[in-house]
Amino acid sequence: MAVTIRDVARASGVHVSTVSRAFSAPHLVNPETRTRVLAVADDLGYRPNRAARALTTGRTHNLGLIVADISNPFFPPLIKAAQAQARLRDYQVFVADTDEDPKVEEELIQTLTKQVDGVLLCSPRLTNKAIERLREDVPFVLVNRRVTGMATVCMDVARGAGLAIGHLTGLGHRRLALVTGPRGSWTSKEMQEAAAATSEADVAFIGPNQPTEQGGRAAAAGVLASGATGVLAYNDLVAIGLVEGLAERGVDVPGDISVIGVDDILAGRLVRPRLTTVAMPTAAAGRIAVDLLLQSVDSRAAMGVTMLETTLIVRESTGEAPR
Amino acid sequence: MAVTIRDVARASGVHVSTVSRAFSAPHLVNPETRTRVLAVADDLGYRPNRAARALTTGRTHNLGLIVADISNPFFPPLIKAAQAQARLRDYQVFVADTDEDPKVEEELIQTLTKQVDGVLLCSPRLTNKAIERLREDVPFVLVNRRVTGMATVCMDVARGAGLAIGHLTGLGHRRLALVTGPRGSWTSKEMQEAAAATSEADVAFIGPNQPTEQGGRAAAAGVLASGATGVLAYNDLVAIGLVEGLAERGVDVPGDISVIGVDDILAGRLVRPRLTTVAMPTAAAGRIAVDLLLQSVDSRAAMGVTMLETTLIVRESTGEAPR
DNA sequence: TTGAAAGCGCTAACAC
DNA sequence: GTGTTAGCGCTTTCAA
Repeated sequence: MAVTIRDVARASGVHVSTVSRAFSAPHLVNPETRTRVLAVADDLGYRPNRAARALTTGRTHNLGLIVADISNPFFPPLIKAAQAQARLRDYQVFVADTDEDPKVEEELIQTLTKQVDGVLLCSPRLTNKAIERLREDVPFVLVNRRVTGMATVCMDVARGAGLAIGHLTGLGHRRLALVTGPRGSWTSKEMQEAAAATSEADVAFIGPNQPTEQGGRAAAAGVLASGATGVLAYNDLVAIGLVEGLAERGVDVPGDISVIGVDDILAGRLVRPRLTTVAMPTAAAGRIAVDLLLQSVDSRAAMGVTMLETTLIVRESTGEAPR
Repeated sequence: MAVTIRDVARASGVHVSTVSRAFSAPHLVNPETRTRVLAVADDLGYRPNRAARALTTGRTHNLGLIVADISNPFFPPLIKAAQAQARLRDYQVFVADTDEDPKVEEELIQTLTKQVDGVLLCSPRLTNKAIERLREDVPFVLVNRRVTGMATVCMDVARGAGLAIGHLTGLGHRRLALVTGPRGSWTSKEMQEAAAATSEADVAFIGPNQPTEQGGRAAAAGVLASGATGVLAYNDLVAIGLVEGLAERGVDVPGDISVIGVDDILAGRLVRPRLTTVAMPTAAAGRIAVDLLLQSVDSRAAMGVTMLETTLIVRESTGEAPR
C-alpha cells in the first residue's frame, strides 16, 4: 500500500493530526516541526489522498466538464483553458463526452455529482427542467445556455449573428438563409431569433442539421432551393461542408453565394476560400466558467449571466451579392 | 447533505451492511430484501459515494488520461474513444493537458495517482527514467512511446513513414527532407530512424519544430535550403503550415515539392491541395489502451506492445518529382 | 441471510 | 503547539 499520513507521523515522531495540519493548516503548527514533518513526508514520498480528504472536508477538489462532442473542434480550446485554470486553483477535471445524447448527459452528471464540487455544462442538450432538477445535487455553471437563476457564461451569438447578417446585407444580399444546428441547441435558437429580427432581408431557415461537415454538405440542396445568396451556417464545420456541397453543384463561393460560419476553428483559416466567421471566445469562456464555478462552490452565491463578446472575422467566403 | 447509505438503511429497516451488499454483492442478500432496499434507495435518490467506496476497496473507478495538448487535433478522437470505453466499463476519466511540458506532466501524474486506478500516458515528453520511477505509484499504459517492460499501444509510425517515403521515391524523388517534431517526441525519433534506413534517396533532417502550423511554416526556409523535392512532416498541422510557407515563397505543392503529413486530421481533408497523409488509428488506440489499462489494474499482469497499423492516404499534395 | 464492529486516510473539534 | 477522539460514507471480516 502507499505511504499514508500515519507512516509520516510515526517516522517524524508526531501525531497524525500534526502531520495533517502541517499540510492543510500550516499556521497552526510550529515552523520547526512543520519543516521536519515536511522533510520526512518528502523523504517517504508521501502525498495526501485527496479522496480521503474529501470525505471529511466535503471538498473533492475535482470539477466535471461535460461537452456534447470532444472531437468537435469548438470544444478543445475551451476544455484546455478550463483545465489549465482549474489546475491553477488546484483542481482536477473530469471530462465527459455525451455524444450529443441528452440521456447520456443526465447519467454522466449523476455519476459525477458525488465526486466533484461542481460541473461545467457546455452547450447542454438537456431540457431546462432536467437541468433545474439536477442543480439540486451539485453546483453548475452553464456555457452557452441560459436557464433563469443559474450561473451562465454565454458567448453572444445573437450579436454575432447580427453582425454576420449585417455584413451580408451590407454587401447587397437580400435573400438569406440560416443553416441551423441540431434540435435543442441554444445557440441555434439564438441565431434564429437574431436572423428573424432582420428587416433588411428575407431569411429562410434550413434545418435542423448535424453540426458537422456532413450536415453542411447535406444542406446544400436546401440552400440552393431557397434562392438565398447569403448564408449564415450554424458553425464553421457546417459552413465548410456547405461550401464543398455547393462546389460539387457548380456553385461558386463567394461568387454566387456568400457563406459565413461560426466558431473560428483552425480549419476555417486553412480552407480556400478562407472562411468568414463569427469568432467565439472559447478559451476565455472556459477560464471564466471555471472561476465562476469555484466561486459558487465557495459561497453558494446566486449568479447571473456573463456575456462574452463575439467578433466577425471577414475573410474570403463572403463578397458582393450577384445581380 | 446528500442521502447516504445510512438513510437508506433506516428507511428500509435493515442494517447499513445489508444496503451495501444490496449494491455491491447482490448474491449475498435475500432477493426480496434486495428489491425493497433498492426501491427505497431509488425513492430517496440515493447514489453510492464512489470516493468513500474507494477508500475501502482501493478502487477509485477513475482513470487518468494525460496528453500534451488537447487542442492538437490528433488527440480529441483518442480522448473521445478512451472516455467512451471507460464509461462502458463504469469508469470516469480525468483528462489533463501538460502543454508539452515534462515538468507539468510529472506533477499531473503525481497529483492523479491517488485518485485513479491507472493512467493513460499519450505521447509523453517525460524521460524513460522518470516514467519508470512513476510507474511504482500507479499502473500505466503508454500510447506512442516504448519503454521496456511497460504496456504500450503504438501506432506504427515507422512503417507509416516507410510507406510515405516509398511513395515519394516511387514518384521519382531522390532528395527528401524530414521535418521533425519537438525534442523528446518518440514518434519523431521513430520517423527519423525509418527515414535514415532508406537507401533510395538522401534525407535531410530539419528540426526540431513546434508540432503546429507555425512550426511548419517556419520550417519552409530550411526545406528549401535542403534542396529536397519530397517532404515528410511530423504531422498534418506541420505539413499544412509548410505548404503555406512554401506557397508564400512561390513554391508550388505538389508541382515543385511534394508534402506528406501524419495523423489524418480533418483539416488535411479540407485544405487544397488535399493533404497526402499517414493515417493514425487514434480512436482504436484510445479504446484498446483503456482495455489494457483496466486489465492491468485487475491483474497486474506484465505486458508488451500492441502495434496498430497505420495507412498511407494518397491525396493531392504529392506528385511526380520535377526534373 | 443479516447484524455488529472495525477500519480505509484524513480532518476537525476539543482538550491539555 | 500538539495530542485525543470522533467521524466522513462505505466495505468487509466475523458472528449469529
